[in-house]
Amino acid sequence: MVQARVMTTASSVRERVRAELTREILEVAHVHLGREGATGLSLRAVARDLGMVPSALYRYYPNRDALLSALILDAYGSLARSVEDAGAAAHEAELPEGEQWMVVTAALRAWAVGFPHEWALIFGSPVPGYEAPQDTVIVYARVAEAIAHPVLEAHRSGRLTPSPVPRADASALSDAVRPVAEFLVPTVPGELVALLLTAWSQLIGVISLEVFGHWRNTVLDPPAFFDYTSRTMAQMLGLPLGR
Amino acid sequence: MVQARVMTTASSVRERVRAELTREILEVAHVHLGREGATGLSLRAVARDLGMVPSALYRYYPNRDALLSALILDAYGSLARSVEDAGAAAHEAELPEGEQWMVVTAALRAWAVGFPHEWALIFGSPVPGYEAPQDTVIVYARVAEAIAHPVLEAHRSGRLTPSPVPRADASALSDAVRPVAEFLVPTVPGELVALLLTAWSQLIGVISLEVFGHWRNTVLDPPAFFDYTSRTMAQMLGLPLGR
DNA sequence: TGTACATCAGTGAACGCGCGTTCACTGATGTAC
DNA sequence: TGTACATCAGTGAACGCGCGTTCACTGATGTAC
Repeated sequence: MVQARVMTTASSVRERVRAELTREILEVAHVHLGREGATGLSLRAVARDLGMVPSALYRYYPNRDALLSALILDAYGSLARSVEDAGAAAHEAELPEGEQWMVVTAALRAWAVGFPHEWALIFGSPVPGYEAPQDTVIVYARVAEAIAHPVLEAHRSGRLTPSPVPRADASALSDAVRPVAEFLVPTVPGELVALLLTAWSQLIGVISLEVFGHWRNTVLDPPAFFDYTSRTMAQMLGLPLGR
Repeated sequence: MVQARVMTTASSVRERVRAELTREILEVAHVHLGREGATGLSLRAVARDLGMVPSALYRYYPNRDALLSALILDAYGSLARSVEDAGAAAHEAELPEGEQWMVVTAALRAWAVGFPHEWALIFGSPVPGYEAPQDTVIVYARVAEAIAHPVLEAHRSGRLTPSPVPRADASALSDAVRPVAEFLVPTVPGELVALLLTAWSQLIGVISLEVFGHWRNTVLDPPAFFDYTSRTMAQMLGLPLGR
């Protein structure tokens, strides 16, 4: 029994060191990503920074793409956590759903501004010849969920008063966004789903334009503008705002 | 006089051949861009495709970055032309401004879907270490102008009936978007400028999400969804729609 | 119309670079008895 | 507690690759008289 424990501990010492270095490699890669972008990520450069010989990295990641995938997955996780935390805090503070929306979208933007290269990895131009790992869809959904949550909650409790929306061909539109509707809950009307997706596109657009440098000489105060945009969306969605 | 003409013609034969090859190089580079993306663009590969030796390209472009810049500038020009043409046609057809908006935004999307890598060049993640040529700002403005035109015209002629917009701190907001306001015309109120920029972000967002592959398993009918989004925007802007 | 010269497009070899990945190895750490 | 063996992290040299860019050159095209 004691011996068994010693064994486990011993083996897990090795494992712990291994996990630590695996993590450290990822962190250095993360820094490199921030400096050079995804295509500039080089195993040799990462190894150099760690004081290791390039081939040593192959004990931890089978190849460059695996490292990049780990990086992407990590970025997704970090984003999801960040948005979920903000959402949970706003929820616990019992803010009106419109204000929860403001908090959660601000968290999305803050993460993007804090980690522009990671944002580019997720929402920027796809890296040619590289296929993102399948696991990302789950984390992606977590982000979307956190953003949508205040809206869905307001809808469920009847506090949503959406402004009149253009009369699109409702059934065709519902068909177009069916996968999302099924994922969310069948009880949410197709039009609200479409509205949510519109808001989602809006968020990604306004954040990407800022992060990718398109506001230079255009929008002098990005946070203020983002706030305005987000509030406009809240109103479009019919979310109850404070004051 | 005749001799002078002969001289000019002769020299312009050479010049014409030169211009033609310069153009042909750009076209091949364009194809490569579509296959490999911006970072994968290689002088050697382009030369290979043209049946030339790599160093020969240096007679036409001083280096790789210059070729990429030409490519980018070309993409901007193509986009601007495409959107402007659509706008002019819609204007001549005397459609209500809301429908002009629909036409012009659809042209923006169509171009993006037709040339996804060029779209990525303009609105995707910035290529690290590469500074876009300054000339692009003018062409960028042409695109923005073409999109904004129906809205500004409707505003000028008093046919714009914007839905009530959240009461942001109006002066702070105006300050935030001042450069755009000054560029457009001083007579357009700051709130409308902000609204326009919001619509612009929305357009870029919804198109980028589609072009970069984020609608997979989410939005089954991107054109229909885009149409819906664009119409929602038209309404938000208060543009008069047909029917 | 014919000749001497200048221009310039394209060639071919070479440079130095950094990359991802492999492989046989050394030596430290952990395991079994 | 001590010894023989197994595991495995990290080394160092080497591979082949494609890249951007340079440079002296050849030979065709255009120019001047």
